[in-house]
Parts: sequence; structure tokens; C-alpha cells
Amino acid sequence: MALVFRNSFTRTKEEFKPIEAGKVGLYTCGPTVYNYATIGNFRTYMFEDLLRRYLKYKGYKVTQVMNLTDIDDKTIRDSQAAGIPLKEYTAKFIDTFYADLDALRIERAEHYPAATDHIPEMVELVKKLLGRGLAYEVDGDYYFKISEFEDYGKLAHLDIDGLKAGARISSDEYEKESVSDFALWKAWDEADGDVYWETELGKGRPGWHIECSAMSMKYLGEHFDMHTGGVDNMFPHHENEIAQSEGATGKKFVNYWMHSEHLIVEGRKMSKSLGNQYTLEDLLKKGYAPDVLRHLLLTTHYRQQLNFTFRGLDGARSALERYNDFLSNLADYPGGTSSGEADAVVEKMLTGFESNLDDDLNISGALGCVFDLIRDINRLRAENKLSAEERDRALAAMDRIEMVLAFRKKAGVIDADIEKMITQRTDARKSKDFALADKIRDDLLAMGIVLEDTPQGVKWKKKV
RNA sequence: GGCGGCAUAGCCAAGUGGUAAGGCAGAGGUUUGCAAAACCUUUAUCCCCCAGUUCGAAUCUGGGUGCCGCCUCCA
Repeated sequence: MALVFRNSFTRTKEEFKPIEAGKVGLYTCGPTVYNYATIGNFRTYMFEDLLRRYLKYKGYKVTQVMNLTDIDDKTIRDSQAAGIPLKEYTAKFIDTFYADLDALRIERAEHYPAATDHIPEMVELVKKLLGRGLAYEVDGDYYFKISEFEDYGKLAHLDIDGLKAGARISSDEYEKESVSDFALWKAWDEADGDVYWETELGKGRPGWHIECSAMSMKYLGEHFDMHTGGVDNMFPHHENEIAQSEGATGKKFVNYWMHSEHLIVEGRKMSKSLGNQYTLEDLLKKGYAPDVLRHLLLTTHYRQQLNFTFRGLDGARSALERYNDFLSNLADYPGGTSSGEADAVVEKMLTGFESNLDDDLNISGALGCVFDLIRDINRLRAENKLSAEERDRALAAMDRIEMVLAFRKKAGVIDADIEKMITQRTDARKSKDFALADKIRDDLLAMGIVLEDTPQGVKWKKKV
């Protein structure tokens, strides 16, 4: 089965062919660390997690790089407002970012380069562009000269002449040769305070786009497989990256570009002014586990706008619970007499799962196959038509897809008091004191512990 | 003005020519001491509207309506 991705560059689905057999170089645009990441940011990182995990599932060795942009107008502005040195200010958000990734089970990339650790690489890149006549200096500022780069606009399919007529170009950028030229390096000014580097380009700081060109090429080479990000990054950020990178090397920069659609909240654009910019922490406070958000973010196709609602989050919680109950109940099932149906069910799921994800990460189709298996295996289990060997093969198949989904609830622990209450209830049931048994069950429920009486005895789980 | 996306049940959503996956929610039943979990049945004569192509269209073509995004530092 051929793995196919929709390439933003060509706007068509293309079979994925790595530059080097069995390996993928993946650059995923990361956060600007001037604040806590929102669920909108995580929507994109979740898409990249699916991409990464599925590539690994397919047997590729993935080298993923995610940049941390820790120097730009906003990081400078906000750190100064807080009266904290830039590096210290951004460190707090970087730490939280990592913690959130772990909570959401977004796999760690191989590299998280910070922009401020790569100033020399950026300076080199700007020098190369100067040498090739693609950049120029005005009073210590350095700009990329778009008119010298023939293919500018080829990713976003924008017409540069059309850009010039755009309404949002501010007229005070008089020092540039062309309004569309963008900054590679910014000369220091007073507003920057103590944020600057003394370099061959002079005293200043990098422009916004240059770090991604410098760092992606450093870790992945001048020509690599894939580059992803949110749709908003397509223009100007990725367009400018292409111009900088290809301008400097003369080589094709990236083979496959993929962009994820935005998350909106209750049908509206997520924005500060609407007060609907949720962070993971906000949802935890409302009683939702990180896994629930993982499920919600993962299960909508990445090129589809995702409408975040609390109703949807509740639905995700229920679906996730069904998935986990299935795993738990199946593992506890001792095995019955095979009807010979189970292996075909497992095979069908694995085939369907893979063929759907092969088609540009069609997660909805893939999950449909998983839930088909859950229903079919549950039925065989209910009818005692599943052998222990078949059970194990079904569990092994679930282990396999867990590489991609990572929905499995981690084993919980309960303290001795709760253990004791459960034993008391079991004793009460044995002596047919159902009033006491039900009271204990209600008490446990109030403490967040759900009890289930099964043929194999009582089971408990934490309420999610 | 330019470029692009989307419209499928109460909600989410797959399906790109062959007669509507899956999840959530709802209803009825089986099971259970009662629950929970699970299973079974049920919930779109039909996929925004109109016209066309075709033996056949949610899927293709044309027109219309509605919603959304981008057009220089927002994932």
C-alpha cells in the first residue's frame, strides 16, 4: 500500500518517497515561547504527532526537528514588560510546553533547537544571501530582495504584484527597496534593550523567518523530506523560508509541505479578545484529562477545520472510555471456545487502519475500523466464542495501533483505604447485604472510583 | 479585488461514479440482586438548492446560496 500525502506545494496528493530509503527528515514549526500554548497550537502539534507516529509505524526512521522561537518582537516586548531577562522569561514557557506535550502524549522530537542558540548559523546564512545578491543592508537592517528570487510566492500561490496592492502593507517601511521585502536581520534599537548580538552583521537580532531556515538545514541538511505547520504559516513564513534557503543553496529546500487547518472554538475564531483561548491547564481545571483532549484533537482530519466545543469534548471522553474499557475487559477475559471468526476481524481492522492512514492520514476512517473491531470482538466475547489465543492476537493488534493512537489509559493505583472498602463491599454482597454494598459503591463513586461486577469478580476504574 | 477551503442525521464525522462507515447523544430489549460494562434492535428513502452528464451521482459538470480562512511576523 502506497503512503500518500497531500502536498501543499502542488496542492495534490502525492506518493511519499523519502530522499533516503527508510528515513524521513521532518521539520515541524514549533512555538514562539512568549506565552502558554493554546489548544489551537496543540492541534497542529497533535497532527504532527500523528504524522510522526504513523511514519514510524510504517517503519521509517524519523528525525524530527521542532524549533523554539525564543526571540522576536513579542518575546522581547513581554519579557521587558515583566522585567525578566529574555532567556529566563522564555524558559518558563518552554518548560510548560514540554510538560504539556508529555501530558498529551505527543512524542518528543529528536531536536528542539532554540533560535537564540543558533545566531552564528543565521549570520552565516544572511552572509550567503548577501554574497548571492539576494539581500541588502539599509542602516544595519538586512532585507531579503524578493525581486531577485524568481519563484517567490510559489508555495502560497500568491502573485507578488497582487501583494503590492494589498491593503495591509504599512507605508512607513520606507527604508526597504520594496514593501514585500522581509527582514533577515534587524539592527538594534532602544526598544530592544539588552537583547542583541554583536555579529559580523552588526549589533542586532535576527528576523522572524531566518531561524527556521538556519536550523532546519543544520539538523536535516539543505534538502530534506517534509516541513509542516499551521495553515497560517504558509504565508509569509514558509514562503520566506523557501526564499532564504533555496536562495542561499540553489537547491530545492523541501519535498513535501503539509499544513494543518485551524481549530476554532464554538464556531468562532479563537482569539484573545473573545476570551476563548484555552490552554491545557484550563481544561484540566474543568475536570478533563489530557487524554480526552488528545482524542478530540487527533480524531479530526488535519486538513479539516476543527470546531472545539465542550459537547465534543464530552463525546471524546465517552469514546475514549469505550476504547479503554474494551482493552481492559478483553485483557481480563479468560478465553472461551473459538468460533473461528476473530482472526478475520483482527486482520480486517489492521488492513483498514493502515489503508486509511496511508491515504493522507485519514484518521476518521482508521478509527471507524478500530471501533468495528471493538464491537465485533466484544460480541464474540459476550457469546464466549473467543479463544485465549484469539484474545491475545486481538490484544497484540491493539498494541500495534497504540503505537499511533496512544489512547490507552495508564494503569491507575488506589490506596489501601479504597482497597479495603472494595473488599467490604464484596463481603456485603456475598452476605446479600445489598443496601450496604450499594452504599459503599455510591461512596466510592463520589470519590471517583467506578465499580463493575464482572464474571471474573469486581473491577474498579477511575472515573474520567 | 486576488487566492483557497467547506456544506452528509440532534452533535462530531468517513465515504470522490454503483446504491449512506464509525463515534457521541436518544429509544427499546438482553444481561445484572440493582448498577456498571457489554451485546442486540432502532435513529438520514437520502447527503445545501437548481439544472446537466450517465444505465446509475453525496460523489462528475455548470449555475446559485450559505459559512470560513489567507493576502507580511497568528499553530
